[in-house]
Amino acid sequence: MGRVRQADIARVAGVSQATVSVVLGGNRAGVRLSERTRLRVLEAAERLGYVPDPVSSRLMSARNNLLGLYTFTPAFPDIADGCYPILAGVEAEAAALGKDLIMFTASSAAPDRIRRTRLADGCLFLGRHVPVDALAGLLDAGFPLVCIGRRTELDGRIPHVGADYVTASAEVVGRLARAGHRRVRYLREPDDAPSSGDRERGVRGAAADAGLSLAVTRTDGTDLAPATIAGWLADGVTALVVEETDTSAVFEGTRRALRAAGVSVPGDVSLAVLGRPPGGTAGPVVSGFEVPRRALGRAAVRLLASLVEPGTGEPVPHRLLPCPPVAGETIATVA
Amino acid sequence: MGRVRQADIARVAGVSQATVSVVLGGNRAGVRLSERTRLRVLEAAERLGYVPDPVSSRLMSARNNLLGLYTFTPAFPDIADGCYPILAGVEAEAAALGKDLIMFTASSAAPDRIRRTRLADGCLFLGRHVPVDALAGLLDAGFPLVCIGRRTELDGRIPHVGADYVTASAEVVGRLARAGHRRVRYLREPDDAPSSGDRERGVRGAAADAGLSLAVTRTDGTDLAPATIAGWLADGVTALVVEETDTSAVFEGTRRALRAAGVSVPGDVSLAVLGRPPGGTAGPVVSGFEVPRRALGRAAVRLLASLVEPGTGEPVPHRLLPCPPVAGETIATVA
DNA sequence: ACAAGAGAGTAATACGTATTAGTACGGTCG
DNA sequence: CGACCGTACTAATACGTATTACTCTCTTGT
Repeated sequence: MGRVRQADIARVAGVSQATVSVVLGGNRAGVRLSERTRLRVLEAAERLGYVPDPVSSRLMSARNNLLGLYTFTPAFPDIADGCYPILAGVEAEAAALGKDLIMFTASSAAPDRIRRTRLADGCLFLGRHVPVDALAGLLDAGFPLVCIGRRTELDGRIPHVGADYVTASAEVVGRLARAGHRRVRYLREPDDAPSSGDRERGVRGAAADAGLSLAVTRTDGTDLAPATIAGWLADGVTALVVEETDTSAVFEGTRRALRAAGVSVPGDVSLAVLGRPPGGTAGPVVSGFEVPRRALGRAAVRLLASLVEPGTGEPVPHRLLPCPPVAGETIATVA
Repeated sequence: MGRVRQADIARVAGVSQATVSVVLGGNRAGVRLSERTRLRVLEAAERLGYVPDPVSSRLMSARNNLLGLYTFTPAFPDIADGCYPILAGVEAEAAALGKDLIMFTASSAAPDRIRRTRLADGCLFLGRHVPVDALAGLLDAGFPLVCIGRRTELDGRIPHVGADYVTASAEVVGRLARAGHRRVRYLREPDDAPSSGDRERGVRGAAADAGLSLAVTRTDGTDLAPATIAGWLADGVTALVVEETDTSAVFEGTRRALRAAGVSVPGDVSLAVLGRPPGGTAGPVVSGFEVPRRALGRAAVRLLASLVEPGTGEPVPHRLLPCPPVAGETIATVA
């Protein structure tokens, strides 16, 4: 009771397997067939419930309509807010294009698991950090891939779809400057992901343009003492700019420290966030910008599809999406 | 610059492709090989950077460590709270077992797309409703599958992992009875999914046991007029029991109607929900029960894996997980 | 000296489909 | 009547790996 193969259809219809393949495969090679035979084959295929084996067609280096999705962190963390909208976008666009998705679960990250991605026609990669050499290998082999999030590694050879953190971060700092702030503290992730570097570039550029005094602190969020914050305020700092990533570590740490120090926002200090904290239930909306996650997912799928099927749109392998500002209520005007 | 094949290694090492396969494949067949040859092959493979082609291995032996996931509604709806924890559980367990996931996007639901699931070793199905005849076809072909959610169709032949809605719903009604309620209105989804039937069974059973007067309303949530609710209260109803599913339609409709009617909860009427509404931000915690979604996902993957690989645990093709009660604050005691 | 057996490896084949080259048949033209 | 052509199809093969059956060469025992 195994699955139905072309050979079974051939036997029923009284033709050869090759004929079945020609009829069912759309006859790309231009083989001449009588209409009668064609119909007989189609009828038999229908009756037996034939389904092509995607694996063997892929073996012949044909297309599979399978797109890979490789996440370097769990795609479904316990906090739903991070990757979720990205995945939603990926799913929606993949469905629209008639592609299925293979999710490669990297949690059990044997490094060689990444090669399994080749089962698909192409693969998306998702994660703040990415194993560059493995990607280089795939790229060299001509395997279509797209990273979600800007990637500067490998001299920009990595196709990606990212958010324009530089512009968005600069805009946030500009808002602070226009509100009269002169002395700003900037808190960022300790590690050097491209997305963090982009934000820093935007922040520094805008601060320089506006003549702000800017000091930078790298923190993982756990090492922020209330006393430190008090020290900054005593020092004349009137606004904090805080990076926000998937983990929310820095932002959560900052919020905790602010509360512990008894500092009120935006009464005692203004707060701007480079991103969009999850939840939104507790307290006032924090000023910052939206990360267009859903759009990122969709754009990444479209780009990957175009790489898989060359000639269909999207010739540019990089794309940066704008981040709409979130006005929020945590930036106060100072004299 | 094509990829390296076993044949290339064979040429370099001066052996046959078969020998390479034996060395690299772990020699399951017990072919005798000298240590020297083995090392030569390994060295050549290392030097050339060999990577096995997952496609052709799958072509041989139908095991490929791929589990399908077929959702009959988008897996990532705009409201994150529904399927999300289930997917989180699925991903976590799949990763733990070293399996990858194929997500079949059913949104473009041509009915024959379901056959594509056979690309995987087995498949999970997720959704309140399920195309029974298609599943029957897969089952008849001996294809391993597991539904997430209890399925009574096909005389119980469909393997599934579900939540024990009967017991949990009965417990909720029991709580109302112990709080002194005698007259209860029960609002449920209009369609006949097994999960709805289970809840109804639990509710009716508990109501009968406790001697409650129970009336049932089927509604999709949009057709609940405030006047209707007022009528029930005038009629002596002191508690509402409301079904809660992925869409939240009935519960949201009820909440809207209650607010519109100016009815306070639990002051004017007690409210119990058969499930766990999303969010949790607004208002008091509603009394009901938790759906163990994450555990459902994990259990489903384990069961599917055991069906794919017979002999490894989980001999029973059905499993019901308990739903922990949520005390909440919306059940008042009445004289 | 010859059969039996072990050791080392390979040829052949299977998996399911797509493609290429070719065969068989009938008809037409010169 | 044979060369030639068009039609309708099939045989063979390729894709990359895993497995089975087989060959060939030594040892060893009697």
